Amino acid sequence: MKIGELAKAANTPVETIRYYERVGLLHDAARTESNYRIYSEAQRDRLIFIRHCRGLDMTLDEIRLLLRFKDSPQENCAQVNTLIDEHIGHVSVRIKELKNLERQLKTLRKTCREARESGQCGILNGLSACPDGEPLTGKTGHVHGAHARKG
Amino acid sequence: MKIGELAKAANTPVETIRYYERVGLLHDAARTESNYRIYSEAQRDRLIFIRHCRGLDMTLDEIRLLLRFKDSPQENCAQVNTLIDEHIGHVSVRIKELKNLERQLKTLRKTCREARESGQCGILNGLSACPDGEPLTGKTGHVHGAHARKG
DNA sequence: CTTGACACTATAGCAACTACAGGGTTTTCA
DNA sequence: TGAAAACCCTGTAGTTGCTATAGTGTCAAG
Repeated sequence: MKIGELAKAANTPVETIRYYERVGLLHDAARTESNYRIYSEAQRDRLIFIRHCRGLDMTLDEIRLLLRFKDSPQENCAQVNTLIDEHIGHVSVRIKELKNLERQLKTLRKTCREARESGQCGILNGLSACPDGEPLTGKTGHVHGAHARKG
Repeated sequence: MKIGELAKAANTPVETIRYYERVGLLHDAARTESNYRIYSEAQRDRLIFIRHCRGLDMTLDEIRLLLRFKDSPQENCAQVNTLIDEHIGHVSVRIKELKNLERQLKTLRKTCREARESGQCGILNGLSACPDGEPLTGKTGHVHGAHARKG
């Protein structure tokens, strides 16, 4: 199949597929005479695997490691289990951080219940002073802040 | 004060301060004869404000808006309240997404309790098949995925 | 007076894409 | 048949919020 068909089959933008090839997640595709990429079903499955992992917010490096195990099915998968455990840990920590954040934001919001002059706004003043909670540390490894991916 | 002192006072790397100036969050600083940046206490407070907002995971664009209100204290702060409300919304949605993610990962993890051959690994096989949950949508606006900021 | 800590600019890099510009090819359908 | 639409190609630059380097200049201490 051509790249556009693959894009539909794996629900992935064409540019992203080419990007994955460029960074070595997908092997270089075969080409037609006119230089179009041609994919097999195995390659489609590989892309779907990658997209599932991305859906679980793994980094491309983590996925690279998983793919190595997928490519050598006789090897021991202990490292896979470890990777998933660590990833769960990162996500859990991030949830705690965001809950803390949410609490701080709600506290802040209460300081200005209705619109008034900015100079009297409890929110702006609260942000100038020291907030009550701990700041985010970002020590968790690779779990993003509060803002969603573009995807 | 010089940039190094400011960096300590606001607990912010020097490079980040220069970066904030470059992107217009901080006004261009005054300079000594030898071209060193010199900061007032008002500028230090502005930086601290920015860092508090970043600690609450706001984007630089959001902070820019807040700073505009801080700079014109006679204006009505309704938009500030809206911004915070929306931000709280983004964080809440992100928490839900990450909880869903955590659940999916834990389910996945259970499929391979102990190390064995990768070919038989339930995790790798689970990732090849369709996961039970919904994929992440990333529609929430600007709340990041599961990976932490470098901060 | 030299060593070290600090300051400056400019540029490149990170993740994981996304979005062009500026071409070529293939399909469709009138 | 022929033209337009839809697809494909490469290469490069942009996104966010920094971080890190290279190469240079300035200043304070001993």
